[in-house]
Amino acid sequence: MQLDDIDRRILRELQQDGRMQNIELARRVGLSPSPCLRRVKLLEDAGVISRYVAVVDQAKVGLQLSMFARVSLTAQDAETIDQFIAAMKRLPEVVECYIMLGESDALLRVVVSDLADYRRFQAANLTRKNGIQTVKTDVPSETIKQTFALPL
Amino acid sequence: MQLDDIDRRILRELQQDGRMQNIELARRVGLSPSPCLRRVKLLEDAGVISRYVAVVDQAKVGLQLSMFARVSLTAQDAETIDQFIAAMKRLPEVVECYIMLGESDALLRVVVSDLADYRRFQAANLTRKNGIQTVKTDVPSETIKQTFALPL
DNA sequence: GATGAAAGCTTGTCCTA
DNA sequence: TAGGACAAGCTTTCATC
Repeated sequence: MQLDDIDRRILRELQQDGRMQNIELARRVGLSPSPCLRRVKLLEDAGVISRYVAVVDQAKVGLQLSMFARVSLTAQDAETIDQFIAAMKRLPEVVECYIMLGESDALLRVVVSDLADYRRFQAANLTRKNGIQTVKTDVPSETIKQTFALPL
Repeated sequence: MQLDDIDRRILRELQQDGRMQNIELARRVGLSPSPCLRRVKLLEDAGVISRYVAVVDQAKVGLQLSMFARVSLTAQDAETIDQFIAAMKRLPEVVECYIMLGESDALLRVVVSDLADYRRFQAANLTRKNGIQTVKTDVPSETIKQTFALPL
């Protein structure tokens, strides 16, 4: 799908406020409501806009900590990796998971309420049965920025 | 703010679909529309729901790569750190930024279209003038999971 | 927390450039 | 091919119980 300038403006606006009314959005991008809505629907149908979500404040629901886990797997064969991937997808505490080139095999961001909670999570889930050999955990002291808004 | 069970159910639903109609949301959590909307407004006003956003598919807008940059600063004094923080907030390519305990001083996730784009970004922005001494970059080969939905 | 009514938005159809 | 105007059917939202 080829995006033009108006499409990009629509995406920028909806990345800032996903509940913006179509009337307001149309005004901001300089269209009348009907063609504006038509473009939004096209962007949704093409999967450019994959979904709309509410962003919940981590601290306000008692989940103070994000932890980064650098994972080494027990092996690099397809079976081990697939087993690991399936396990990570299943765990709601794992909010980001990447298979990495280089030193570690994977990188996780894990959301927990405190250090005790993380220890419990690690002992229960970051284990051999999920294909994991070792875990090195990096601890952030402060979150400066956290967004899904892409630079368009 | 104290959350009860219905509040948590509301948050779970809206984390999945931030544009769910209030009528549908009310049905799912077992309330009639008015008290449901009242709860949503309270959650918004308290900042538990901080915002609503459209999630854009990185690949579909030509931003194929996320890169992780482990940053060491030139110094750890408040001035250097503040200068660094201000710079990271300003850069739209930096979608996540954490100040770290341990080996590196900060961890970034940077969204770019390709390796050449990243090299350009690094040369222009991850520099001494932003308080940065060295950068070690980790490259993901695959994104398994990426969500802001917290485990509630 | 539920009900009911007013106001406003979404969204489809048709028309025009 | 793409935007604009209009109308029907919703939802939201507020006052009241």
